[in-house]
Amino acid sequence: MSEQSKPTNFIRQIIEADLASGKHKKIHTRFPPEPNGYLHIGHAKSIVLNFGIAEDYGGECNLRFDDTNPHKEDVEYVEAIKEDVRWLGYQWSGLYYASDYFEQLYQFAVELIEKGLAYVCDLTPEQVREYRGTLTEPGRESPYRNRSVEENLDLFRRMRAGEFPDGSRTLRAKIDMASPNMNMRDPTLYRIRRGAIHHQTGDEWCIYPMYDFTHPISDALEGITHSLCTLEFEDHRPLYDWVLDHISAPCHPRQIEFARLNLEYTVMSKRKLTQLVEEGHVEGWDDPRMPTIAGLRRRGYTPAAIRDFCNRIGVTKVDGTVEMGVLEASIREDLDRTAPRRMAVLDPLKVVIINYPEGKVETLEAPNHPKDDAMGSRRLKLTREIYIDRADFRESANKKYKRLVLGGEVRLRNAYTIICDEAVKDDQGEIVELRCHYDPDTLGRNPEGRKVRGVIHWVSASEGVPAEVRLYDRLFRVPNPAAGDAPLGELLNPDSLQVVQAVVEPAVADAAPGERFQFEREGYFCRDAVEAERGRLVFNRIVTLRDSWAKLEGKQR
RNA sequence: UGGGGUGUCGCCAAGUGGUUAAGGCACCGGACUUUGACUCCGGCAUCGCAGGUUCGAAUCCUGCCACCCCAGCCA
Repeated sequence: MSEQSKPTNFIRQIIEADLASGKHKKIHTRFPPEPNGYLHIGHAKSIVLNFGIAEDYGGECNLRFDDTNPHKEDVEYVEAIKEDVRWLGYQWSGLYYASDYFEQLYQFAVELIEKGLAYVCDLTPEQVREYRGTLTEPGRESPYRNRSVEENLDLFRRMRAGEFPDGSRTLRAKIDMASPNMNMRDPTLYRIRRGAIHHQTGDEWCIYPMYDFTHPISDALEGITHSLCTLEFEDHRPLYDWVLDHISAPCHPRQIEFARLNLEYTVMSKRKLTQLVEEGHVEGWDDPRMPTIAGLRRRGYTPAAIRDFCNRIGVTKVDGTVEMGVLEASIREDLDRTAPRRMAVLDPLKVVIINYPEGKVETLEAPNHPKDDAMGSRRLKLTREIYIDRADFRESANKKYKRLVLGGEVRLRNAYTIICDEAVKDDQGEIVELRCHYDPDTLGRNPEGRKVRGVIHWVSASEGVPAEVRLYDRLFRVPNPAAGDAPLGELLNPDSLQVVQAVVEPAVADAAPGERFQFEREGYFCRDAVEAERGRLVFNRIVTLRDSWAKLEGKQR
């Protein structure tokens, strides 16, 4: 897998330069999610970047929960996030919470007040907005901006003590109300949240620090050297630096921004993903169609494929959208090498092999992998009645069609060749059964004097096992569902899930939960772990095989 | 109309004044094939636009254009 070739990107170049110049002897990064939802493939990009850098440069990477807004967060999410990071194959150096630093943060705020660089403001949220000005007009200074240090200290202490109601006051940085950068117009540092129960600190605090104040300090306290975040924080960087420049910080990490991941035919924003779940368009956060780590895991994606994908797409500041094909290529490449082959008939059509003895069960040996003998083999059972896929038979077709036609011959994969003698139809003219005869001399060798081009898969009617198979496709009909303002529900792909009753070869009947196979000529599948727990044999299609026949056929129309 | 960013093949992305402008995905040919899979071979760009500097520019300068982000007591 192309994972072995180390990625190169502008951030790694900066790091290499910092190492070479001696600015840093050891690199320290961090992955800082807010525990307010489940991780998705976009987070994976950040995880692979941060942990990957630590790995490749002999550094460390922390997992830090950015938990400064108790209203939105929950332990349920911190547990899920930890599981996802571990599943992706990473181990954090330190596990921290921004809330671990609440007391220190408070003391740094006091330091700013003492330096005359922060003040308690009594403006209401509405007034703050009015005073802030607009993108093109400067703001006005708060009338509370010039309170004395003593008064500010007293008020801030009383804010902490719970003396004031929510929304009545904030602590603000005293920077520049005329700055062209809105983030520098006296940004809020602390707000009051009296009723909140924080998932880590309970009711210990009733004032909570804002991201812009917390993040640089948390980074500095952990000795982070490079603080990597997404593009929308670009104009927060002056504030990040301002905070560290004006307190007695142990060090000054460098914030570097990169583009977040956009993937075609799906959405990435927490709001929209939540909407999909809440409106019932998917079964939950781990629905196999979701771009969440939990969804991809249940779908059957491997951690290695996701890591490989993240390395393939690179890291830049360009706001682009990656095609699904890249993700699919990553999982196909991984599974082609590692997934044992099996046969499963998804749309069964009965075939009676008329010259095959009734009651006979022949055991055939079939390799688990066409190119890797070390993967061993399994046994197949051939009987007089078998199933093939309905799509593998046509009464007549042009020579491009390599499968079974009336009077034509194909090979049953891993078995004999058969020739179709008759298609039996019901009253509606629907084909219900095929009557064929086989050539006993074609096991493991080609017939004399004729060339059999087609190979189709099959399963014994009596020895095969019924299973439910869930065929997943892209969740949306449009490449960029987030664009425009059409309701998400109207953009969904109505065929994103198709459930079929299939027949699978006996060797997959006892598949382990989550075990992956290639169902030959169909795609890669994994046994659904959730359904397995209920004792049901259900397979999820992870991804189809590349299909040049479908392409050819499409072109002919 | 303020500020911050970004523009290299359909998508992602190397490139850091002198290279035939990497590579991956996709696509198009062809070989091989008991998976129309895999694999293999071959094809596939003058760098947003316009000027300028230079012996030489995707790389430097100037001016345009397009797109993204910012007016939460969210992160």
